[in-house]
Amino acid sequence: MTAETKTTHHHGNLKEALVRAGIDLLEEDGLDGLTLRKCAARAGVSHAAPAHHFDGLSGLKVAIATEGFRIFSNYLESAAKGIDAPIDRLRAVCRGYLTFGLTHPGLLSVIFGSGLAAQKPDNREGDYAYNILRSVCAPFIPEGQNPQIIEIQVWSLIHGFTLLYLSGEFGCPPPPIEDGPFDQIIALLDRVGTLGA
Amino acid sequence: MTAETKTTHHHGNLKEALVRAGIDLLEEDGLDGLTLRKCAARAGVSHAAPAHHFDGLSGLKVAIATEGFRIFSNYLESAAKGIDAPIDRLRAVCRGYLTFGLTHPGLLSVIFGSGLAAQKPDNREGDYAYNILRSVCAPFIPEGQNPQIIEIQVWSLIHGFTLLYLSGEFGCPPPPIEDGPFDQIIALLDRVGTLGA
DNA sequence: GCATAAACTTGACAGTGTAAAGTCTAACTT
DNA sequence: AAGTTAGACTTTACACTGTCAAGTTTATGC
Repeated sequence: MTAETKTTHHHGNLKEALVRAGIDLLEEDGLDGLTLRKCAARAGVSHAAPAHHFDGLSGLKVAIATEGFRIFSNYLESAAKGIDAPIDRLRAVCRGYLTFGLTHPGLLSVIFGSGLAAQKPDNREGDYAYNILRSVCAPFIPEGQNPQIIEIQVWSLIHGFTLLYLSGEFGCPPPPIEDGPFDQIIALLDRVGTLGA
Repeated sequence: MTAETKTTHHHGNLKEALVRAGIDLLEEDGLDGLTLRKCAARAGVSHAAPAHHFDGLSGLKVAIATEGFRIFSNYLESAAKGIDAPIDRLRAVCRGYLTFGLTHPGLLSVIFGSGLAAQKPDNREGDYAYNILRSVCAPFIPEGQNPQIIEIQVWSLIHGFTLLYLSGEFGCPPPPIEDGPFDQIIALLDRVGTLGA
């Protein structure tokens, strides 16, 4: 019916519908609200239908994480768009990381919390997101040193900050991003930029 | 029977036994293995007994997190013991943070992943652990600035690194701590020490 | 047109959290 | 000392979960 690819038999493309339903449930009710049976019901199929497309619940989570990485990459890319100065690009991408986490906390936990790195070694969508981070880190790599050094530092910093902020450990609610403690890691981010000096 | 406090009626002190069983289950089978009914069975009581001591599963997790923070604090304290130079203390505590995460991944996820900060605002055990981090950060606070700045930076850095390392995102298995990428965040940790200069 | 394979349904089972009611034990009251 | 009361625990039950084993329908291939 639609202009989309409708090749399979009954439903159309149930696989995509289930992933979409799963993401919606994740955003509505959090990680506990993500259920195989609820995804099936929302897609209009019986409760056992997902088994023909995913390897159980963990398989669905891997598929959701794959799609989640695309959304994640969008946040990182659009945050850096139109910004030229390397240090400003680094700041912007990190801010995009945080914004994604605050906007899609359920997706974030599925992306990094489902052992996806172990279950899906060839994770192109994840690599794509990582390469965005890598590209904004590249200008700050000290000459002749391992590029991973900077990437791991920046990634750890913004990842930890996002998760701690999200879990309320910093004692302030998520809403105020602008004046929040995010500005306080900018200083360290700037230091990352001087590591090669 | 034992020298422990046995004041309550039937079991002795079921509350502690349930928390202990929960921690054991967590270490054996991970977060998915932590179940009210399994905790009850391991403590030798019926499956509905925990309801009289905790507010459901989330209540048990809060209790486990409270005990987990004590264990966590032990790692941080014993890591800093006998080390005098401020920068070495900072390094050692961060290494203790990582070691705890690698040794007790289930506890780590319960501590920071059960919304404990929201459910238990007066978290003394958590504050105690935070104060250890705070004390090793203190020597590096720039004059006249908000102490939180350094703490948030260091905490974000080591927290993010631990979680990413644990989930295999860095592409190397957890076992080798010594020569792993941990040494690569030491450089940034050292930069934290020069922020005031 | 028919065999075959895939998509999906139906039914069942073990395991989960949780609530309501009942039983027992210890402590408290008079 | 006997009876009352409150708490600890059990039993029973229910809704919900993931998962398996069969069926049933539908589209594809020959």
